[in-house]
Parts: sequence; structure tokens; C-alpha cells
Amino acid sequence: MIKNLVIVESPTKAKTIQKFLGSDFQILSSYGHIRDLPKSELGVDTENNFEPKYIIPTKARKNFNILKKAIVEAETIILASDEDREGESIAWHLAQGLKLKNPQRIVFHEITKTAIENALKNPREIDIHLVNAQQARRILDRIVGYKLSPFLWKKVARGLSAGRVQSVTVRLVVERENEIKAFKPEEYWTVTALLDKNENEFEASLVKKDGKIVPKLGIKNKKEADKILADLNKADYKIVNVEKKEVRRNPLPPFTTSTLQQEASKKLHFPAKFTMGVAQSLYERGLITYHRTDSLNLSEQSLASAKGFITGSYGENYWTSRRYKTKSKGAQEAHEAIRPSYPEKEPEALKTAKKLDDKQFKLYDLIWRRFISGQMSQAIFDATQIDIEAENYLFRASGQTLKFDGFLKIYPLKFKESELPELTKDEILKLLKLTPDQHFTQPPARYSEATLIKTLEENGIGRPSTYAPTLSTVQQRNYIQKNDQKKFEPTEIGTVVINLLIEHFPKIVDIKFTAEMEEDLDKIAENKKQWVPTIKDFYDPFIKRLDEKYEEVSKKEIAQEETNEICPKCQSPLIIRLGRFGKFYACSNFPKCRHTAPLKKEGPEIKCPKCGEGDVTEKRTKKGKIFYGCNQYPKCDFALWDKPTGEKCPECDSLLVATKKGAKCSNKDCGHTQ
DNA sequence: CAGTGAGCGAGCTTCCGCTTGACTT
Repeated sequence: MIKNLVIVESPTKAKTIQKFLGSDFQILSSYGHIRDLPKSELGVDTENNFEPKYIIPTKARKNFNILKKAIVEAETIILASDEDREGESIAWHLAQGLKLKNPQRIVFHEITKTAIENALKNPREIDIHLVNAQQARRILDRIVGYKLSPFLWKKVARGLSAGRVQSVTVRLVVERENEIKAFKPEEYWTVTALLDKNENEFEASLVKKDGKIVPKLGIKNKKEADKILADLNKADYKIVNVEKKEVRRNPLPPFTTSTLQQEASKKLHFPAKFTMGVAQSLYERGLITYHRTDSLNLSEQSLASAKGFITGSYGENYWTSRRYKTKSKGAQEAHEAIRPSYPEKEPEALKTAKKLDDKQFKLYDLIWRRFISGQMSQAIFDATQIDIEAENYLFRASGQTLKFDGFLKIYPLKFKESELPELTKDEILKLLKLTPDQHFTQPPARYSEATLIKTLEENGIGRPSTYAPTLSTVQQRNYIQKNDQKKFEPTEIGTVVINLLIEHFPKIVDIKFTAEMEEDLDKIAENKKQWVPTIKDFYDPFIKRLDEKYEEVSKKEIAQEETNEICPKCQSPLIIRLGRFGKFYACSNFPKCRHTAPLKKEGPEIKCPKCGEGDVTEKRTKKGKIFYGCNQYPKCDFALWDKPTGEKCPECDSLLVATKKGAKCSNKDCGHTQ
């Protein structure tokens, strides 16, 4: 007989807490939500106050039975899920699903013995308003997803999907592509002077003309640049100002899920999904705190360990106590930031003890350095800025040298060091050379995983647990895909779906929609608004519009184009249709004639080496993985995983495929590389 | 390692946010 049963969300957390609390307590895990709306139907009674129908999904059944058995034997049931909207909801679903009589609800922010003991002394009731905010969020997302997706099946193609988060994600990528397409590069010129002071050369850039700042487009073409050069060649270069100052740089805050994914992508080239898998393994082994969090909180204990480590290893002057506050709106602060559980455990030591594989080491090292460096002193640079007058022009030279490395000792950031010679006001310099440089303004960059996640978080779209899965979903649906540089580009189907949604359901795909929803949810949580009328206010106009759009929008206009070409099989006109995998030629005499052909793609045509008839083109597996196969499929089943370069192997005449470094032969028995 | 579309109308696709495991090839 166990006196107290405590239920938390994660089994790893349960294990840790069990160690603190001893045998009067049994700690079990809910493994996240135990109940949800059914997958196979809407599960919301829209005629009856949006009454949700909750079921226990088959996946959760086994664990649910374990919990059910355990509650019979326990005297007190303590619900210790996270202190946020979803956590409160999990507690409520546990109470409802397990039919608990008088459950205690406790919360704690750090997993330490004292924090948990304090929490146990202060149990409260479940906060039904917070639960209602979660229910409203869940029900709204279900209505949007399960009403709009079937609309797309009917009007575009089967298997498509739409949702508050995924559709905005695709929209960002589509709109960025539009900006790039519309972008017109503009020419501009810069002028750099190479100057000399007693055999010490240094460079200065032209910044002002007639006292006015020369902006990026101030010098528009070669003619203008040449004219300025002519003036400057005969000018005297006189120092008019020397400014010396100290510039200080602060360390970066510890990681949240989003910044960890961004930094691991930038520094380690890990995709977000992979980062989360490695982080999970570190978490389960007790090496890092919880890895799905938007909090920047740090426990007192961890701050003390960091202080001990820094002062012990680098000296007192390298340590500065710092606390961080989250900037991201909608953060729910149930956890700590992502940090090493035991800051004194140095990455290298764990590696030499062979406790970590290569990927785990790299991620742990990154997390450890980020956390430790966040408790270190500022880096200090000596910066010099020199203004040089040449007639009515002003040049500027700047230099900086590192004076004290501080946190940079363990978290290096890119900066350039350049030293200027000792210079004083009114000195005259010798001009060695003037260099005009032609530039063009650059279009905005396509999103990478890192920048897309950053943008989503900045707009409060999605949560730490969903950034990586959302990116997977929109790629699996074939809405967006990564190009050779791992940057996202929209597909044909993604572009069509988003343009359709923007035109007919602008509110749902508005980037601000989530933020507005969150405001309502906050009011519901504070009991300043009721959840049923809030949902009704959204639902009524939405469903009215949906009904109208089912009438108004015609599939033909979206998914069909005329052509001048003729079907090679039956001589009927060919049309272009839009399917799940993009546009393709189809015979207008369908279904009598089933002829189809792929659209001609840009780039070199690669003849299929197997059948000699078809071309090898990019395709996708059902899981969304890209491969390269013969377009005569199913007549010819030639396929490759790697991208063919278009050239043939000099040794065996098979196709060469691209590798990270160069190319290799697609024939495994050949083994030729280059 | 894989394909789209029309319409008849079986049965199915689909959301976001919590959390990991593995009955079977």
C-alpha cells in the first residue's frame, strides 16, 4: 500500500522525483495528454455548446490502465503536471478520466528536493478557467483543421491539410518566394581608400558627401563613382576626429527549444527534428534539463554551480551573476531554460569517459557552453573610430581589438579584429589607392529551418513541442521543400493552396490570428471571458463563409489549365491538372484515355539508363523523402536515392550521383568516386 | 524507393499540443 501517488507528465521526471521522495510516494507519468478528441471525426458538438467528445486514444490506453490500477491503492492522489495551460488540462483530464474524488494539484518550477517538498505543502484545486482556455484552443484548432482540410480535398486534391499553425508556416515561405521573384536588384557603388601613416597602411570607407550620409544607393553607377574618384584623387586627407572607446558585449541567454534548434542548425547543421532526438537522449540520461521549454529561468542551484565552476577554472573576474527574462510573448514558463543538469560535468570529461556519442557530445557541449558563458563577464573591446576629411567628403576607418575575452573564452562569437596605427587629429595622410566597388542590392533570403522557427516563435505561432513536427508536416504534405542549399521553397501545390486560403479565408492564415486567439485565451483563463461564446463568435461567421465558398469556388479554375498540345495516344487535347505532387499533363478524354506525362522541368535532362526512353526526375516517397526515378514508372522502375549529376561514370558508364564533396558512381560494385 | 484526375459513392484523408515507445515485418 502506497500512501501518496504523484502523477507527472514525463517518465524521466518521475524517476528523478522518486529519488527525492522515498517510499511513502509512488511517482507515475501520464506521458502527456491521456485524453483527446477522436481522430476519426470532428468530435465537437457544434449544435450543443461545442460540447467536446473526449476519448482515450489507443496509444494511451496501456498507460491509462496502469494509472487506474495505481489509484485504487493510493490514499492521496497528487497531480503534478506542468504549470501551464496544457499542464492544467492534463491534470483535469486525469481527474475526469480516472474519476478522482479529491485530487490535490501541485506545481513546481525546478526539480529539486526543496522545491517539491514546498509544493507538496501547498496543494490547490484544479484551475478550471485555465482548463477552459486549453479546451477553447483545442476545439478551435480542431474546427479549423477538420473543416478546412475537407474543403481542400474537394476543391484541390485529396490528402491535403490546413491548420492555424501549418498554413501560416507555408504562407511565410510562399510570400518570401514572391518577394524574391518581385525583387529588382539595384546597382550601387562603394569607395574605399587605402591610406598610409608612416608605412602603416589602413583602409577607410567613404561615408559622407557634403555633410550628408552616403546611403547604400547614394552612388548609383560607374559614372557617378568615377566623378567622385576624380575629385578624391586630388584631395588632401586630413584626420578630423579620433574617437577611442570601450565596447562591451554581453553573453547570450541560455537556450530555449527554439534557440537551441536554431543554434544547432547553424553551428552543427542538425535539422530541428534531429536536435530534439539527441536532446531527448541527453534528458533521459539526466544530463540536461527538460528540452521542450520557452523559459529562461535558471535554478539557484545551477547558478551556484556555474559560479563555482567559473571562479574555480577561470578566476573571479570571469564571473558575473545574470538572470534572464523571456521576451517571447505567450511564453508559459513551466520549466527552466535548457541547461546542463550538473554544470560541473564538463563535456570533454564526459566524452573521454565515453559516456556520449559524437552527436550527443556536440549538442551537450553547445548547451553547456551556452549556459556557462551566460554567467560569465562581458567581453571588452578597445574600439577606435577615425574620421578623415577629403575636401567635401568624409571617410571613416574603424578598428577594434579584444581587451578582455570574458564569456568569449568558452562561447566564441564571430568578430573581426583590426588594428589602426596610432593617429592624432589634424594629421595629414598619404593616399595610396582608391578602390571603387560595384554592388547590387540582394533579395531577401529564403528561410532555413533556423530562420523559419525563429519567425514562428517571434509571432507566437506554435509551441516548443511543435516547431520540429510542424516543419515535418508541411514538407510531408509537399507544401514546401528544401533546395540544395537546405533553404525552403514552396511547391506548386503549396503555392496554390496558400493563395486559395489567403483569398477565401484570410483570417485563418493571417499571421496575427494566433496572437489574437491568445489574447482571448488569456481572458478565458482569467475568467474575464467565457469559452463557449468565444468559440461561437469565431465559428458562426466561419461556417457561413465555408458554406458560401463550397458553392463559389470551382475546382476547375484551381486545378485545371488548357494547353495546345495533343495526347500522343488518342489525339484528344491535353490539359494540365494539379494533383498532390504538383502539375502534370493529363488527357482531356479521361477516363477513356488514361495518358499522363510529367511537365518539363528546368535543368538538364537525364536519360534513364535502364529503359533509355524516360528521364530521371525528382520524386517523393510516401513519407516525403526525395528520390530520383524514371518518369516512365511504372513501365520502368529505375530509381536512385542520391541526386544524379547528369554525367556518366568514366569506368562503368552508370550515372554519377552528387555527394557532399563531389560525385560518386551510382553502381555500388564500381565504387568510382571523384 | 512511386503518382496525381471525373463521377457514381464504399472508406479514407485532416488539426495542435502534451509525451515516448517498440504487439509485428
